[in-house]
Amino acid sequence: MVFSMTKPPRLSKQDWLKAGFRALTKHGPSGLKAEPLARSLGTTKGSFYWHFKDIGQFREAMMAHWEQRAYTDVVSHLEAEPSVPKRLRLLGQIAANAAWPDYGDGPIEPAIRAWSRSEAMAAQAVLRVDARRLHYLGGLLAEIGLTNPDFARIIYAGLIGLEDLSSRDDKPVETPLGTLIDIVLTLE
Amino acid sequence: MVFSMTKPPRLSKQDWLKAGFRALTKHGPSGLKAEPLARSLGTTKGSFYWHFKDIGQFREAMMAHWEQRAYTDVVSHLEAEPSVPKRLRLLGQIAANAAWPDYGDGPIEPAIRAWSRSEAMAAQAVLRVDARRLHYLGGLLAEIGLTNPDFARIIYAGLIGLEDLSSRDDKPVETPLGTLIDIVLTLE
DNA sequence: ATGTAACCATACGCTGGCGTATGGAAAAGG
DNA sequence: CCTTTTCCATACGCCAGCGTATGGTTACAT
Repeated sequence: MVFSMTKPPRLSKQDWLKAGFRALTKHGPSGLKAEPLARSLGTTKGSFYWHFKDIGQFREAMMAHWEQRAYTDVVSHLEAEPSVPKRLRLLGQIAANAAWPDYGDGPIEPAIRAWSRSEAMAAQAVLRVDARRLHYLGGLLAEIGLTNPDFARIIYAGLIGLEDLSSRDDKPVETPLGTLIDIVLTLE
Repeated sequence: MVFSMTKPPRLSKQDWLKAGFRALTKHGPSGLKAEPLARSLGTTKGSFYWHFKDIGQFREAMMAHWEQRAYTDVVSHLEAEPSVPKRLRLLGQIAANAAWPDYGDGPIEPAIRAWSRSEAMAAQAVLRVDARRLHYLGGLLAEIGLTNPDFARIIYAGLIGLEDLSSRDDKPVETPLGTLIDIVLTLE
């Protein structure tokens, strides 16, 4: 007697990617395997290998998907706000709640960064994203007269570390991140 | 014709742990396997399974080794310095150069933290170490009148993030970390 | 309704790592 | 020296995941 759990008869590429991110946050990179993923979706690897050539291509698709959203998705949300200080704080808010809706239970960035330590291709993607974000942040700070190049790095590093800590002890990212941004802003 | 690479005839538990940390930083958690480690040491897994019951115990030994040094080793270096601000800056120095001598090429903390995302036992160890470090740091800041509990978290998160970034783009940890500490210290 | 393309299940051989068992070499001690 | 302990090599059976092949379903268009 089979359980009648809503079983979508057919799966899309997106469904597989979503399952990939969920597995990544839950089990780490070692969760990115065809058969376990198939089981988590209630199907078999026959489906997987129809949508993707092999595991490598699947992982590349995941990273490509993340890399695209990681920068554009966030920055586009800020275009509306003209005031730079307010924009910085808004950036903090967005980054703090960066858990992609229903792409997993927890935040994915720490999982991605962890993954990138065991796979060169993921490392390169993270490197590119970091560079773009740092460049953007640096420009933002320069607009309000903060030219010390360390500042962008400090804020971004703070975000990374706070996300890491939060994902472990469940304390919020937003509060200390807001404090940090305020501290830097009061440097004039 | 075999290469005459200095081949220590017999290996100690420590040798295996060192190889473990090297593999962890180089390949990630997936490098922590008996046979590949044996190959990297020019021996066979017969040796591995003599020193360790199984892979799980080996990994636990690695984490135990790290957990012990991670806190005690660092804090004991500070006992000499009585001035709290100086001690903070010294802490920054030590943490920045936290690459353990010859336990691997790069810094191990990011690798450990990444590892801890795929293994519950490692996650708990990191959680304990973070708690102790944060507590220590909080006490240090309290001594100079900085009671905002966010500050310790900000500094520690900054360190974590800076180590992560550094391990990717090879820029130093120390400079921005020093700046961050100075900024917090000037808050009175 | 029927044909075509999209999608999935199953079975197969293969590889890599696991842990055990057993015998042998190499130090250490007497 | 000879024994005992320590350490390592090899061979074995096992299992999980890989990628392929092949046939079966389901959707969709005509």
